[in-house]
Amino acid sequence: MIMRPDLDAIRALDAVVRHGGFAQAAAALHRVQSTVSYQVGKLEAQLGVPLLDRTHYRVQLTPAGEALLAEGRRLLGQADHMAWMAQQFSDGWEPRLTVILDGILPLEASLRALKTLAEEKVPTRIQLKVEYLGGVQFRFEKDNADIMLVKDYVGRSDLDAHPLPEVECVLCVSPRHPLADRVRVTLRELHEHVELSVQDSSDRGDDEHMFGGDRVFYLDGFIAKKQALLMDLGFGWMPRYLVDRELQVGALTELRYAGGSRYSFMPQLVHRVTAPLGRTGRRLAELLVGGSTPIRQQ
Amino acid sequence: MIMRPDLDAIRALDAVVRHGGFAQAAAALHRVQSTVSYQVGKLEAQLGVPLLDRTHYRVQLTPAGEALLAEGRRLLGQADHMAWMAQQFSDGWEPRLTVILDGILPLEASLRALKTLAEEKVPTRIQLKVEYLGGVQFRFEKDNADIMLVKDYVGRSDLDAHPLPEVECVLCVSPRHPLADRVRVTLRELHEHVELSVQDSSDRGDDEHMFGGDRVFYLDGFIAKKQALLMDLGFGWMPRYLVDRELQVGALTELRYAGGSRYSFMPQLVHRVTAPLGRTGRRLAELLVGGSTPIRQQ
DNA sequence: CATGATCATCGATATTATCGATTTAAAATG
DNA sequence: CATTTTAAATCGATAATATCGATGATCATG
Repeated sequence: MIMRPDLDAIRALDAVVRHGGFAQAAAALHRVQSTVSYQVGKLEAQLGVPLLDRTHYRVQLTPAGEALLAEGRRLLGQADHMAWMAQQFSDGWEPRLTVILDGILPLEASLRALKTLAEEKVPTRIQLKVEYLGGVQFRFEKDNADIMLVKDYVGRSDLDAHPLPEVECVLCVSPRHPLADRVRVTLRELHEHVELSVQDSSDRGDDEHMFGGDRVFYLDGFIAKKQALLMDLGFGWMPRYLVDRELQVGALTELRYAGGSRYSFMPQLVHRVTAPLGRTGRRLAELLVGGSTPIRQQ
Repeated sequence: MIMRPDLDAIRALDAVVRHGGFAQAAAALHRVQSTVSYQVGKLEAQLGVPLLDRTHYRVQLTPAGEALLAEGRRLLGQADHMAWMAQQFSDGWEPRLTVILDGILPLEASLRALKTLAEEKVPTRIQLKVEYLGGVQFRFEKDNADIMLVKDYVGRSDLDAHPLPEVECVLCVSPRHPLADRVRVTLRELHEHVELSVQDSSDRGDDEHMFGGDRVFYLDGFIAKKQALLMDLGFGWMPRYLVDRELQVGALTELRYAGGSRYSFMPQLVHRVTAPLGRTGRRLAELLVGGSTPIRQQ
């Protein structure tokens, strides 16, 4: 008996109520009056409820009609939104964008860019995944992701890279640690202590900056690693932006390693040349890289 | 170019994806395969975007198709909800219900009943308005409300009333007030002090329980009146359920008035005989009155 | 390579939407 | 109160479109 309503019929009812009459509605819809009458009648048949009160000269909504028209307008809005999405997609805005982020990079910068995209109402469903070391590229391949933000870029001809703001790393240790007071620490000395490291999320290979001692604790992220450092479990590299405050207030100190206790790297935004970025991807790259280097269009 | 999508076409796409093929979808929709093909093609034309990838043997959703189908399924759900609402309305559930509540009655009981209705997923949009004294009946008439919960029921042939749980009123005063220590307070004595009263929200006439002194402060509700009593602005009647705690801990005391410091009334649930209640109204009455007296059906 | 399955296309037909004219009924008018 | 005006339903004819059944192209499978 009751069946799904027809969008055109809802549109007719909406026009009748909005323009105050069948004739006016017909004019607005570029139809004749009898067509609108037919459409509204059809809607009433579909819903099995009288929507308009015809006992008076000019029709008016029944209570049920009022409630159902409100629902119907929501429906029309949703349908329009669907059409808008389709329009966006054919305008080059991609439906999905998967971004793999190396956990050593500042999350805040990425989140700020994503927030900007949300404010710009891009229709893209964006997925952000955080991985570590080799796990980044591994996940990039496995998920066939669109963009990866990596620490070390393994050059390949089918990938295109753009430099991101430099990140500096500091070899840190708790001030209570025996190594904290030593100057010109040798590699041999380091090997006598526990090294803290973030584990490769793909479980394949280690960081080139590791020291190769016997005792290494692997943590599952830099937040955990920082906690371990603060608890004086050992020494280890940290990105400077994560430990700036701790170094200032003396909760952590820089380990004076003879081989250097600082190094910097240029993170890269990498995407495939073969599957060029859509507008959302390019916009994201623009926000992260800064307008300097243009991102290849399709 | 891009136009509003057709619900039937969305349904076709949904069936194709859900059943994994045009032939299976056709069977599920009781159509032939070519019809489903036509419908999906129509949807793609309406949205201006390829939804299915036909390069492989079995079709699969394009990324845009995936996003748009998700949106489309939401649309179908919304349309079904609209049909469900219509079904409810023709089953006798009214689209709207307006209830006027006398502010002297315990709000909590009404809210609990409304919560139960919400849990029972009635499709009715319920409006609850609180008024005082004559304002209740005034608003009942003016808004053409369905139900009023009143303190004093003015008997009329076109109204039907059902008793609600009794409410007791207590003549209260702050223990710091001069009248607090007096026993067998006379009307003359009362007149020497400020009486606190809730103002009639229709600005027409006073409460029959007022004492008629010269100095009366009118508050805009029993919460305000209670505050005024606690601040020792004067004396006045309060429903007992609102001051039980204060009387117990001694923040307020019962004024020992010679004419009696307590009275009770039976609130009534009143509705029109001419416009009988719908199922939501009857259910609400049932929840408030308790199954004892059956509420007249249409 | 033959066979079966999937899906697009196409002509014929059934269904539905629209139009234009007419009818009915309710204000508005004099 | 009769007449005119306006609003909306009804109806037959026609245009638009959805569906069917048949066919053909493409791909997978043994």
